[in-house]
This record gives sequence, structure tokens and C-alpha cells, in this order.
Amino acid sequence: MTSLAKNLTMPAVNDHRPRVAAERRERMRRRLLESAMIVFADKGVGASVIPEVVAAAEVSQGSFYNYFRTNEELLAAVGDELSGEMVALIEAAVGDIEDPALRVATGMRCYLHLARSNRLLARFLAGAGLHLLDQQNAAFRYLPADLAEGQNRGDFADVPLEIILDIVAGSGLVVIDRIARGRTPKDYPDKVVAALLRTLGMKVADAERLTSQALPKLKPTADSLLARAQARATVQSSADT
Amino acid sequence: MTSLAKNLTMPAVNDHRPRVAAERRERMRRRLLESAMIVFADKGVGASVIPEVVAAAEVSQGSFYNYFRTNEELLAAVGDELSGEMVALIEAAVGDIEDPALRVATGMRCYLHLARSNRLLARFLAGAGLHLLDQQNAAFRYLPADLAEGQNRGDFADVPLEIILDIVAGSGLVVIDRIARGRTPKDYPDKVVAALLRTLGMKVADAERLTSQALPKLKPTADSLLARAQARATVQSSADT
Amino acid sequence: MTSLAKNLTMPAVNDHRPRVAAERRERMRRRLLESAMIVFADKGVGASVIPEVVAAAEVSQGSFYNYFRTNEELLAAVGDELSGEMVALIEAAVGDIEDPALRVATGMRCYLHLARSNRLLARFLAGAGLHLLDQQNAAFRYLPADLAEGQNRGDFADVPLEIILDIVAGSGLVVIDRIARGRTPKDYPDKVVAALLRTLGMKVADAERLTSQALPKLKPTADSLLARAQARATVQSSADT
Amino acid sequence: MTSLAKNLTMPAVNDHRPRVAAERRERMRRRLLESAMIVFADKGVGASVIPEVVAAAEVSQGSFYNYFRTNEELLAAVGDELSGEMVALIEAAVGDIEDPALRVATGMRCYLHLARSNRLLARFLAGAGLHLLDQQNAAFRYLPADLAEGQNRGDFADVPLEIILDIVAGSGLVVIDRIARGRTPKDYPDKVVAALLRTLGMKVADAERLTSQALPKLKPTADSLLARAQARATVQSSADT
DNA sequence: CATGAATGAGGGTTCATTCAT
DNA sequence: CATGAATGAACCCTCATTCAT
Repeated sequence: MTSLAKNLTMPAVNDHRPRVAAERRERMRRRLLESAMIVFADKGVGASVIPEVVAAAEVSQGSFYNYFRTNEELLAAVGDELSGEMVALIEAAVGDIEDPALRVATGMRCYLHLARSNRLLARFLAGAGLHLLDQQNAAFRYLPADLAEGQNRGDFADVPLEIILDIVAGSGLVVIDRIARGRTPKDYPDKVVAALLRTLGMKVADAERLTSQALPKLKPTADSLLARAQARATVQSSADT
Repeated sequence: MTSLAKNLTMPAVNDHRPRVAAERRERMRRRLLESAMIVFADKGVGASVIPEVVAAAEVSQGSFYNYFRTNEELLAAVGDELSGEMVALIEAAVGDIEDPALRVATGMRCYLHLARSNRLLARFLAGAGLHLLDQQNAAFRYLPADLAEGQNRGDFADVPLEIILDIVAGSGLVVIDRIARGRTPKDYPDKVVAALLRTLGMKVADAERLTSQALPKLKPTADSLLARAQARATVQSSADT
Repeated sequence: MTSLAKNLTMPAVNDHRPRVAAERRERMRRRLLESAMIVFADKGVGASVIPEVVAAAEVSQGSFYNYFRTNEELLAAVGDELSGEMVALIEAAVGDIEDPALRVATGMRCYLHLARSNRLLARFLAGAGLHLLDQQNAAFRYLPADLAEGQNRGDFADVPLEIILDIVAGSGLVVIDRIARGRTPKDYPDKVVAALLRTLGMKVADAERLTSQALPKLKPTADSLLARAQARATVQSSADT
Repeated sequence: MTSLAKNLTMPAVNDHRPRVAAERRERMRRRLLESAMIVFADKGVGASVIPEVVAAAEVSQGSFYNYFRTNEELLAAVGDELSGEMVALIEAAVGDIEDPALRVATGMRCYLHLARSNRLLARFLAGAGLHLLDQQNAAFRYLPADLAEGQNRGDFADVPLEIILDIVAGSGLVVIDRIARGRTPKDYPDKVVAALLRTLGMKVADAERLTSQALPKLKPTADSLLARAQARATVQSSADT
């Protein structure tokens, strides 16, 4: 690229500084989000993370307040970012599935498998408990419509869907807590989802069939919060030992 | 030794002193537990209740430490007491039921209805989140055996019970959170339990049938923590308005 | 003893109760002093002994205040009692010695050997530091006169005695601290006293001679604070291991 | 890189910001050390100085913990600083003296005279009691070697030096306590040192001769902790009257 | 915008002391 | 007198937040 081309595509030479500044700002924000996710996963969302976050991010106390004003704002930011990344991953995996029952089943399996392959995520979500149920739980952006569609097609029985949603949310929480704590078998998520399909009125065998197909790989991109925080957390905890 | 001699050597058999002291101590402990339950219900289980508990109980800070040494000890005491009271109430209601499926269904309905009729309890349990799942959740003392029995008799399908337990726990949590938050229809608990019976592999109609029978009244005694704390909390919140 | 004889020697039957009471009171006081000596030896005289003292003495908090009103009063009582016992023991051992220089030397050796054979005493005195220098330091009731007498007879050089007293006091303190801390050779006290005789202007050889004679045994009676507290402390610390 | 280029790429070389910050931090630290020395001198080393130090330094409680984390750390810092200043002063005064006996004698005299001319120092050291004997007591960095040298040259008798060190330490403590408490004659330190030389086996006359020479002035610099704390303490105690 | 010191509020805990029984 | 619960003052410490540089 010649310097002429450069001048054509980029506004002006004195726009250089602001852009660099914006990039630096963005890098900083991401460092903070990574650290925050790790610390929230460690200590839960209830309490006093700022000191540890700034320490982990190697940032001054004062700087923190240039990015987030309260604990809650920080938590919300982490929750939003994670929610977005999870939805994107799962959407990519299930968007093409026509059958609503299979789409629901596969989506839920993806969600749980994702947590199972990213322990930091599981610990964060478990630590968040009921705090993030509405915003973050990817489920609730798509699930209602899919369930209704499945019900219309007769795949699910005629049961009240709001109650299904509550049960799905609660199951997700406890199941992810179990995943966060320790060793769960590889097919644990699948069995949970099969059970939830039964809750929807499916027969045992049908539920089993819908949850035993191979799943697509869910791979967060290298610059995602999911990937970066997981990497850092892994490094740290091995360093601890 | 004649009773005359006894009167000469022992100063009037005033063994009522220890007894009255023990009673006072017990009353104080109960005052603290009531206040603690109320405060936990307000602020959640995670953090810093002692100052508020002390204020609510109108007791000095120092006194608190004559009874409980940490936040956790206090929480455990409240949890134990509530757990005991709930188990006693529910046991009384379902102990005589022979059919395991009906017993499970009725027990769960009692649990949720109890929370629905005692908002303070619901708020406490919701605030406790995952913290008390093992100890307090009355469910897990009886549920496993009842489920196994039901499965043996063929009332439930042949599904993995550990997963059922996770789903029951999670559902309980979120459902109670919803109850704690606001207006839920009178039959909300029953519908939830019907859904959980489906999770166990029951047919829709059977599940419905098992959850539509009249329930026995669950009435905590007047000196129970459930009743006393609820009474105090109601008084306070009306006073607040 | 017949009951007649009893009536003759003892004031009257209704004096019986007060005497018993006084004895109980005295026993209690001694229990407290023992415990206090042990606790002071453990934690030093500076701080917060009352809770541990009442625990060690197995007495209620309230009772304590029937005997001592403050920390200092308690410390003073222990100091007085120990001081008295030590003076009595040492006086018994050196009272008959005519030669003032030998009397001084032997007295000081007794003092240090006593501390060396009663580690609890050493730890108490070391912990007391400068707090008890005037009252407790047995030395200062007799030393001035003995020193003056020795100086008059020409055994000691013509040196200012107040300064000698300061040095003796200070040496005593640090030496006892060393004894309290750990292993000191058996003749450590003797060498210290020899050094102090040199401070008084004696020749090296003379000092050595005066401090190498056999010492009388110093044996606290079984009901002395020295003996009882030492016994209890030994029991406790072996129980700890 | 020319200095022109430098000016373009680096924002005005404002590396004075860190420097001025470090200076402010250092001033604060010194304020705290001054106050701490004064408070330790008042209440002794054992206990609970932080609130008073904070008050004396007119600093918030929170600030204190930006500098020292515990009572002990604070004490150690004061002790280290004082130790360093005292050693420097005395070293300057005696470093050139060839004769070991004279060096020892002069060093000890300096130490005591310094305490006598700085009552705050005397009170601090007396309050420290046995706590700082090893670290702070300037003596013990140089004394052993000097004593050994003197012994080799035949200036001191052949006596066990460890015992001498104990006696010197103890004497120092009690003597400084006396100085701290009240009026001592101007030559009190000299007489003490003469006595200690006798302890080393010197003749009365020799000891006297070595301790009667004029001493160099020991003048702490105006920005030393010794000088500044003394100044502040004097101001305060006159203000109290 | 980054920095990091200063702040003050708040929480946790211990202890000497009092007092009803 | 013995008891032990109740008290409140005092201490230790952490943290969110602000602000000068």
C-alpha cells in the first residue's frame, strides 16, 4: 500500500492519534473484562472484585473507573460479552436446522457442552447464579419461539411453556454448577437435555434419539473473551501449582 | 438423706436458675435467627449481614458473637432450623401416602406451596441460591429413595435418577425465585410438579392427575421460625410503607 | 477428737460456715493466681489476659471481678506472691552467711538458678520486663545494704553503688530472658554472677572463687504458687503435644 | 536519535511526575514514622498504636495501611530507621579510634549520651524493652569483634564474652529506662560504662581513665527521624502543659 | 487518559466490665 | 458469692471512590 493509497482510505494524518488511542482503549477494556471474568469465576459475583481485577489486569485503580463505574456495570459487561459470544457460536451451529425439536435439543446441548469444555465459563455462570438469568441465558432469546413452533407441529405435548422455561433455566443453572465443580461424564449434557425433552412431553425413546447425534465443534475465535480468559486462567492456575 | 436434711444443706433447691437462664438464652437465639432470616431474605446469602441482623434484633454487636461466630455459622443455623421445620411439616403431610409417585408429587407440591404461602421463606431460599442446595433442600433426604421405589414399580420410566435430582433442584431454585419475586398463579406449583413428573417419564395425563388432588393444610406452629419471622417481616414491611 | 474437744478448740458451731467460705475463697484466689501466672508467662504482661485466665481457672467471667478488678491488680498480686516466695527461699539459703560478698554472690546465684529450674518463673519474669523491676526483684530489698557492707570491708572497690544496682537489675532481666528462651548451660548463672562481682571491682580470680561453691537446694513447698503453677503448666504443655 | 526526534516522540519528557510522587510518598512515610516513634515511646511497644499514630499524623486510617500492614511492621520500620541513624552517628564518632578498648568505651558512651540528649529516643528504647534487642541495639553489630580484639591485646581479662554481651544488653536497657524516666546526672552514662569495663576485667582506674575523655558531639541531621520526631514531641508536650 | 496515593465508611472481632438471677 | 449473658467501646482491616499530578 503506497502512502497515497493510505491517504485515500484513511481520513487524514492527524486522525492517526485518535485511532491509536481508541485501539489502546479497547485493548485495555478487554484486559479488564478478561480479568473480571476470571475473578468473578473465582469469588462469585457477590463481592469485592475490583482490587483483584485491577491487580490481575495490571492496571491502576484509578484507570478502572475510566471504564466501569460499579461492580454491577462490570458484571453486566462481562455477561453481555459472553452472552453475545455464546449466542453467536450456538446460532452458527443450529441456525440451519429445520426441525424445531432438533434445533432446541441441539442448542441446549451446545450450551452445556460449551460450558463443559470451558471450565472458566462454567464457573463464571455458576457463580453468577440467578443474577444473570434473564440477560445472559442465551436460551431465552430463541427458545420461546422454537418451543412454540415445536408444539404447533405436535413434536411437544400441549404443556404450558412458561413453566418449561423456568425448568430449563433452573436446570441449566444447577447443571452448570455441577460441571463447574468437577468431573462430569462426557454425555452428562446430553442426558440432561433428553430429560428436558421429556419434560416437554416427548417419549423417552424420541428424546434419546434427538440427543444422540454428533454435535458440530464449537470453537470460540482466538480473540474472543471466552478463549482469551480461558487461556489466561489456565496459565495462572498451572502457575499456582 | 431426708428432705429436711436436704433443705438444710442445699440452699432451697433453686435449680430453676439454670433453667430460666437457658430459656433466656434460647429466646435470644431465636430473636437472632428471626432477624437473620429476614436480613438474608433481603440481602441474599452472600454478604455482610451481621450489622443488620444486630440492628434488627435490637441487640449489641458484642452479643451476637455470644451466639454465632461467623456469617456462615449463622446461615447454617437458619438453614438447619428452616430445613427441620419444613421437613417436619411435609413429612406430616405425605408420610402416610403409600403410592411413591403420589408421595413424590405431593411432597414437591407441599414444598412449593409452602414457599408460596410464606414469601419470606421464598425470598430466603431464592437468596440462598446454590449455597444451601445440599443441606436444606428438604427434597434430598427422601427423594432418592422415593424415586427409586417409583421406578421399580414402573410408575416412572427407566431414566437416570441423578439427572432428575439435578433438574428438580434447579427447577426448585428458579421456581422459588419466581415465587419470591412476584405474583404467581395459585396452581403454578402444581404445574411445575406435573412437568417434573413428565421429566420422570410419566404421561401428560397421569402427571396432571397426580398433581390435581387437594393438598392438606401446612400450618407452621406459632412458635416456629417460619411463623415468627414471617410475622415480624410482615409487620416491618407494612411499617415501611 | 471428740465432739467435746472440737467445741473447745473451735469458736462455735456457727462459725463453721464463714470459715468454710473463707477457705473456698482462698482456694479460688489461688486458682486464679496460678492461671494468671501461666497466662502472663505465655502472652506477656501487656495484654488481654482475663479471658484466658478465667478459662484456665475454669471460673466464670463475673467471678473474676470478685477477686481482682484490673489486669494490673492481677499482675501485682502474682508479682507480690512470687516475690515473697522467692525472697523466703533465698533468705533461707543465704541468711546465715556472714561474709557479705559471699552472701551477695550466693543470693544472686540462687535467684538465677531458681529461674533456671522453674522455666515458668523465668518466662513470667522475662515477660514482665521492666514492669516489675522495683517490687518483685527480690534483690533490691537486701542488696543495697549487703553491697555497702561489702564495700566497707574492702571486698568491693569504691564504686558508685546505684550504678551497680542498675546493672544488676538489667543483667538479671536479660539473663532470665535467655534462660526463659532456651538451653543455657548449667553454670551460666554462676558465670553471670562472677561477671557482676567484677563489676563491683573484684579480681577475676576472687569472683570465680566466690561463685563456684556448692549451692543449697532451693525447694518451693508443694503449696506455693511457684510449685503449683509450674506443675499445672507442665501438665498442660505435655498435653498439648 | 536526536534530541529533536526525542521531543517529537515522547510527550515532553515529564518524568518529573513519578519523582514528585515518590517524594510525596516518602514524606508521608516519614510523617508516619515520626508519629509512630512518639506513640511507641508513650505507650510502649506491645500494643495498639495504629489509631493513635493515625491521629498524630493527621492521616486517615485507610492511608496507614498503604504504608504498613501491621503493628510489627511499623515497629520494625521505626527500629530499623533509628538503628541506622544511631549506628551512623556513632560510627562517625568512633570509627577512627584505633585502640579497641577505647573504641568500645567511647561507642557505649556515645550510645547512652545520645539517649540522654534525646529523651524521646530513650523512652522509645525503654518501651521497646526486650523486643528490639537483637536488631536495633547498635551495639551488637560491632561489639563482639571489638571485645575480642581487646581481649587479644590483653586490655580485657580472659572472661566469657557471651556473658558480657548479655550484661551489656541488660544494662543498656535498664539504664536507658532510667534515663527515660527522669533526671540523671550528666556523667551517669560514663559511670555505667566504667562499670562495664570493670565487668570486662579492667582495673578501676583504667576504666575510669577510658571513660573520662571528652566526647565528640553527636548531632543528628535536621531531616533525621531522631531530630524530627524529637522536635515534634517537644512541641506537643509543651502544648499539653 | 493513566497513575496511585488519600480517604472514609463499613464490616468483623475481641475484650473489660456490669448486672440480673 | 458464682454465674454467664449483655453491653459498648475499641481495634483491625478492606474497599469503593476521588483527585492531584
